[in-house]
Amino acid sequence: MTAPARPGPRDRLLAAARDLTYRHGVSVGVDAILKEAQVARRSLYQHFGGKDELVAEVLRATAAVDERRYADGLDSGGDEPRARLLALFDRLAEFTGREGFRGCRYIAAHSSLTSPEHPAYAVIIEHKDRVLAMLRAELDAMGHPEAEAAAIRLQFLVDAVLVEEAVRPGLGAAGLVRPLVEAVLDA
Amino acid sequence: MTAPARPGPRDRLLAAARDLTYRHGVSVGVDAILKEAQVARRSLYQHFGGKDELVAEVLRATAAVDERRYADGLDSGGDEPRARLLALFDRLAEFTGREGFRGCRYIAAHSSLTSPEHPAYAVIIEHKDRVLAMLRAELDAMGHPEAEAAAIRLQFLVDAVLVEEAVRPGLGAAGLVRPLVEAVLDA
DNA sequence: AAGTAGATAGACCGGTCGGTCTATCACTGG
DNA sequence: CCAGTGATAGACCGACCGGTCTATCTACTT
Repeated sequence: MTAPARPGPRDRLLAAARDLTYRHGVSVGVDAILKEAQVARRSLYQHFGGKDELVAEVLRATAAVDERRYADGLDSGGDEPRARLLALFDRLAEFTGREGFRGCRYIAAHSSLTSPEHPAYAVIIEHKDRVLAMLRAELDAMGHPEAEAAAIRLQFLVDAVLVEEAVRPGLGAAGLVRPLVEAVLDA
Repeated sequence: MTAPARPGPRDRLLAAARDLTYRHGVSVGVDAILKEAQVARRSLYQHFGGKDELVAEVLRATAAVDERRYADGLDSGGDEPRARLLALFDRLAEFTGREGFRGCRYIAAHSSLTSPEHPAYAVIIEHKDRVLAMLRAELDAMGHPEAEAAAIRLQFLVDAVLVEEAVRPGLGAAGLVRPLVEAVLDA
């Protein structure tokens, strides 16, 4: 009957920052994060050096989770690349329909960041590049004649779903793009 | 040889806020806006009551301009609805390629606004609704069998172009979505 | 048991936030 | 000529921003 062994300050900071920056944007104050994490002010600067690095680290962590989610989404479609990509958009429909969905963290962060010097900036771009590469790998595997352009188009559609569903919750964006996904795949 | 008759404080505030909120987001400080507009602090609160209303008013003003731009884009395609919609995306390519393009002001504002109570919130939704209606009108005119869904899909594509071109400048997003636009139109 | 490293609370720093206020100035119409 | 109106500059307000600092406490090491 041991206590749940609450995580250390570093992990609590990451978790709190992950939630708060998603709900309120990366402009949330450090005070709010510290309060939510129940962590001493000093611990933040000890572990991350400052708010900017904490934000970047949060995005690094969520990017890993999200990329795993994409990979799982593909795998849920089986072995055939076309089915795998269609399955990815099916999982996207579930994801955007979940309580608390508030859009794409990375796109929101990108438009909030003032300067490209912010350490989170590169994290965002690299995440998008890796997702693009995942899409491209499937298109290569299915022998798509225009794999690079098609991969970019699929990413457009993924991002469009994330953005529009945030602006108009309940729209069913993922279902609406289905025919467009098929159009890309069958080109 | 009269002086250019510089606009009054209200118009200077709107112009400065329009530029600064686009370049730095709606979170720009009022001090920066006042300095740029060369207007007394008091004038802002006299004319707009506060920053939130100023931001909302800026979006109202730019929405009118942008909707006119969409209408002009359609008109540049002539009379036939299909050609008009394709022309709209051609104009979009020019627009996103312009120096100083920084993405979609409304999507960025939407993700920055903390609460739906912000007066700018409704302005954003109404703007998107009006653009959607413009697209839908063309699809109705061309007798598209699924006009409503197709209009939403076209708006997805418009927004995707605006978002992606902001994240990856020089990508040529508008050109890349062309085949998808045609797929929507020919469905 | 003593020493040490890390976490704690919270005061404190200069700077900026949005917003209010006073006082002065320029222009207008009676 | 003078009153009224609206714009001006800028001091000022409390709140909050990100960040530093001191001091205390806890837990693990040896």
